[in-house]
Parts: sequence; structure tokens; C-alpha cells
Amino acid sequence: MSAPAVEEAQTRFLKCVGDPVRFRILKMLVKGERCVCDIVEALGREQTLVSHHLRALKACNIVKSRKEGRRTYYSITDEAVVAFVSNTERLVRKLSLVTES
Amino acid sequence: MSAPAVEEAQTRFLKCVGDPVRFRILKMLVKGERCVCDIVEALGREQTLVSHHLRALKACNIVKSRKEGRRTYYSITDEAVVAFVSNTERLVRKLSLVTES
DNA sequence: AAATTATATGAATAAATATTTATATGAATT
DNA sequence: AATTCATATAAATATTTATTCATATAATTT
Repeated sequence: MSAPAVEEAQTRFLKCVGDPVRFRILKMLVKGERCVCDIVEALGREQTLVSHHLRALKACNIVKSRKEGRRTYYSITDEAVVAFVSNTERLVRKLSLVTES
Repeated sequence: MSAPAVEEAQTRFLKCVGDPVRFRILKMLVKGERCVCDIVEALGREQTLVSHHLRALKACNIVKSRKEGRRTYYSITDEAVVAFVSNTERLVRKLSLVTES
């Protein structure tokens, strides 16, 4: 596990969660397991777009999925991801990055 | 500070640090203040490219700069950023995202 | 006061990424 | 067994982002 390999993993992960659509999906899943249709409904975006983003999140082991009938349910793989999301919130507040309007 | 404003700040921040060049710069600055020429040298990339990325990091309040003579020295704005970098490393290891080769 | 050094900036181009479009698959209904 | 529903995937297109190119500025040196 060379330093560049770790760095590459870090940027891959950060780039993945740094997309607005994926981040919103993540925030939904932090509250618990959801099927694709719920996410599509909540975000008001195309099913196919949500599917692409879920696949990307899965490729980074951020979420996992399970199939039940014709639905697919997605959820966070690790509680550490949940912590990451809230830590990031604290951090951006500390950096005064949150601006209204 | 509406929820979307926080989310926007989070993704803006994450996108910023999720670039390989910017992340490498960040890792350098974690070790202490550096002038642009040092960073250019260490990364082996064009000065103008480094300059662009430093500007992006600064726009997110991740780094600050100070001028001394003809040099500009950059440094991390907040220790919380340092913690963020190491937390991310732990997380990607936990998610088994670090792969050699 | 040139010339050089360190850095920054805007515009042009290249590359990466997101979104849409078209279509496929498999499971449940009718 | 045909239709509908939930999801996925590949290819095409659109958009964003990174990089380079050309040039500017301000502080030293010569």
C-alpha cells in the first residue's frame, strides 16, 4: 500500500461523494435503506440518472444493494460513512463555506 | 442556513479536495507552510497549473496565503482540515478502497 | 533602468464527467 | 403469455473541469 495508492483511493472517494446528486442520495441513505424508486421520487431526477450514480457510489464501496422482488434496496456500507457526512458538515461550517442565496 | 446551502457547501468542498493535484498540494501543506515554487518543484507540474489549483483551494477557505518578497507562502487555514485528510485515509482503508497496482 | 525571478490571470483547448436517449432484463400482474 | 413495473446498461450528447498557452505584474538583481 504505497502512498500514491492511498492518495488515489482518497481522491477517488472524495470525487465520488463530491457530486451533488450522489451526495443527496448519500444523505437519504444515511437515514436508512431506500429502494431506487424512493430515491428517484425524492430527488425528482430521471431513474436512469439515479441508477448511474448509485452504481458509482457502489463502485466506491460507499453503498451496497440487495434485491427484493423487482425492487433494489440500497444502503450505506459502513457507519463510518455516516460519520464522514456529519464531520464534513461541521468542517464546512467551520470554514465558513455555508452561504445563503 | 438552509439544508440545500449546507449541502452545496459540502459538495463544493469535497469536489475541491477530490482533485488529485489539489489533494497532493494539501498533503504537502499539512506538513507546513510552503511557497509556490516549492510546490511546483515537488509536484513537477507547471507553475501556472499549481497557481490555478491554489486559487481553487483558497476559494474554498482550505488554504490561505501570505506574501513575502516575491514569494507567496501557502498554508492550511484550519487544523480541522488536517484532521479531515487523515480521517479520509482511515475511511478509504476501512472501505477497502486502497488497491495496489 | 534593464533583466530576471516568482507568481497570477484570462482565454483557448483538452479531457473528464454528468446527463439523456434508447433499449434491455427480470420479476410481478393481468 | 402478454403487459406492466422497477431497475440497469451502453452509447450519444452536453456540461464541467483541468490543463496549457500567452501574457501581465510586482519584487528583486545586475
